[in-house]
Amino acid sequence: MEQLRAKFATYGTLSEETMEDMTKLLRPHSYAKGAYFLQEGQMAKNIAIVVKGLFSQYYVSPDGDVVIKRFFPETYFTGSLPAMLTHSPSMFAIRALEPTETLEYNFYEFKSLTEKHRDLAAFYIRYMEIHWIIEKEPLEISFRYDNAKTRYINFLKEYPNLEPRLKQHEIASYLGITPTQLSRIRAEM
Amino acid sequence: MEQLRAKFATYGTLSEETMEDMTKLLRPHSYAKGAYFLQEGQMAKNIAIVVKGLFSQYYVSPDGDVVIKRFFPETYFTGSLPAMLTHSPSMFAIRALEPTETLEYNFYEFKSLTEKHRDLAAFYIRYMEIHWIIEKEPLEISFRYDNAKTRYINFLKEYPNLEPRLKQHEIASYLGITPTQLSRIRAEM
DNA sequence: CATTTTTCATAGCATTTGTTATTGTTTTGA
DNA sequence: TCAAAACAATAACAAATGCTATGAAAAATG
Repeated sequence: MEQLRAKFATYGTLSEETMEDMTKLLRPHSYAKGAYFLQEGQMAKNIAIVVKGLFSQYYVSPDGDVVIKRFFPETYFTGSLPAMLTHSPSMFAIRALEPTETLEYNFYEFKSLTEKHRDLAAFYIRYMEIHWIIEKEPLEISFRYDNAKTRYINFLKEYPNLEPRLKQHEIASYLGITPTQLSRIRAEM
Repeated sequence: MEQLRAKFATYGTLSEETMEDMTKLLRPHSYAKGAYFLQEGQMAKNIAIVVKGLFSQYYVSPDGDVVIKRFFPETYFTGSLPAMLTHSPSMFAIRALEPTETLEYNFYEFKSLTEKHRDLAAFYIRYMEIHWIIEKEPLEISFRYDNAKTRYINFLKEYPNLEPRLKQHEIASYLGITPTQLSRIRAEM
């Protein structure tokens, strides 16, 4: 709970009252390795805060190829914001790569709360600014310009200590290359 | 001005009072072809609404390679949100590809206004949700998974009617390929 | 602990894309 | 209008990456 407060503080200061209302929304959940937090085609409604463990969010192409978009280890927020904002089924699945513990809240209830509490609206704004605007921008260039080796080095920086917890094919899928190519890159480093 | 109201309505309803305060922030500007709206390394402070013309936003690598991140034709908002949010110099330049007319406002003054007007805060939230969360998500997969030809087809859909206004090397730079490769793709289509 | 399954490295070949150069065309600007 | 510059198509070769297969190592499982 102290961890949680610290994490929340990243996005601004919340009043005791707001914090209390927010805390009431939280529900703990557990996921076995391989369990889904969200399946493709499913309507999304929850946001999860990862307390312990690891999720991946990925797309499955019509040919069955898996394309990993992001990893969500401890302290990360996950959920399909695009699906919830458009009220449409999720294009992506979110699944536990390890046994995972979360705290979850209903996104729409959260959004209602932002209308009641201005500090929570500011919190939501700050959350989007940090994770969807500031952090994503470098990737827009990297995928156009950098080769796979450079992107692998970037991955190692972006997710420090995560590499030993992942399979080669998971990292390769995140980088947009084949496991063969990642093996070659590692061999020459 | 009617166009402007219609555009603003995309992001929610603003009260007359808010609209008035907002309109007071707007200043018209003109850019010759090739003129900068924002240079790399410069502190950003304005958002521009493109009334007529076309901007590109791009990164220049240490080797001098130009990587175009986005195009901004009529009715688009442009500006470096990441630079303004982090109060740091812009990594990207924004430059007119055609003679361009804009309406501009100071982002920080706008942000102050969102604290005064709740409907404007909701407007800002909706703007981020649409342009930074919902619209960007498909690209995160496309760059990992699709080949250049598929990305070119996606580009044609994303920016209908823009293709004849752009040079081959500009489109190629947006796609993350060389003009040679784009020429090959076009030849086989 | 033995067996089955998964993972990884590597090889050989195919495909995509990049690099450089050439040529003809189009655009620009004096 | 004319010369210079920019642009586009194309060719030949190089580099990066994908595809398929194979065997060894590691991990999971009974």
